[in-house]
Amino acid sequence: MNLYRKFYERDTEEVARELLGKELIHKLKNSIVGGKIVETEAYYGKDDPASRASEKRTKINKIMWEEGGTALVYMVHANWLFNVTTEVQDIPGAVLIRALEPLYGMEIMKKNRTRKETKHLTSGPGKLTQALNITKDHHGKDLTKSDELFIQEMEDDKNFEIESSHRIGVTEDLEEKLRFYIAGNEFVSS
DNA sequence: CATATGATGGACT
DNA sequence: GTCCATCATATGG
Repeated sequence: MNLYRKFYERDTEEVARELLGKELIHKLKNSIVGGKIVETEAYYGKDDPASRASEKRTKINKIMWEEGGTALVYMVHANWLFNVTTEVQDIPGAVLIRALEPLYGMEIMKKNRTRKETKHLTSGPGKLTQALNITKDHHGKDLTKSDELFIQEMEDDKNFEIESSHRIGVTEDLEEKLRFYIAGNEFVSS
């Protein structure tokens, strides 16, 4: 069951924390790939210099101002990065999915990736899009309605500690720690 | 059209 | 740990 619109239409940090432990699923023609979200980062709007919504709207980032629950996919350093928009209409925000614990379609993910070791399949923002075959084709998709690409609750555990740190790779970060990850999980990126 | 610039990954020491 | 290839965008001429 996809997460509801209201799940995404909240404070971006809260959504980033609560996305941990959910599963991201991509259905392909005859199979399913996906895994458990173990690392996220929150990005706000104009008061967040690291955010793509801190300046003007562009073709790509404009959906950050629209309703929450939409896929935002863009290219950085020759990698597609997958985000979900947050907050209600007119308030910009998005959560970057930085790492997954691979669960479904291991063989397919290995085919998609340059590095085949399980540990490196989905342990980074550009790695997981490669493994799940997420590209700009998915940009703008409504994750609350799609039956092809979506995020859902997991059966099992909420038994994990959340740790936080500063965001990775940004040139100008805020005081607040806006990167969240599951403590001790081996697929959290370094 | 030309160029600069990354929410990075991978190979290597 | 270090180094650098990568390519879709954005932006300016």
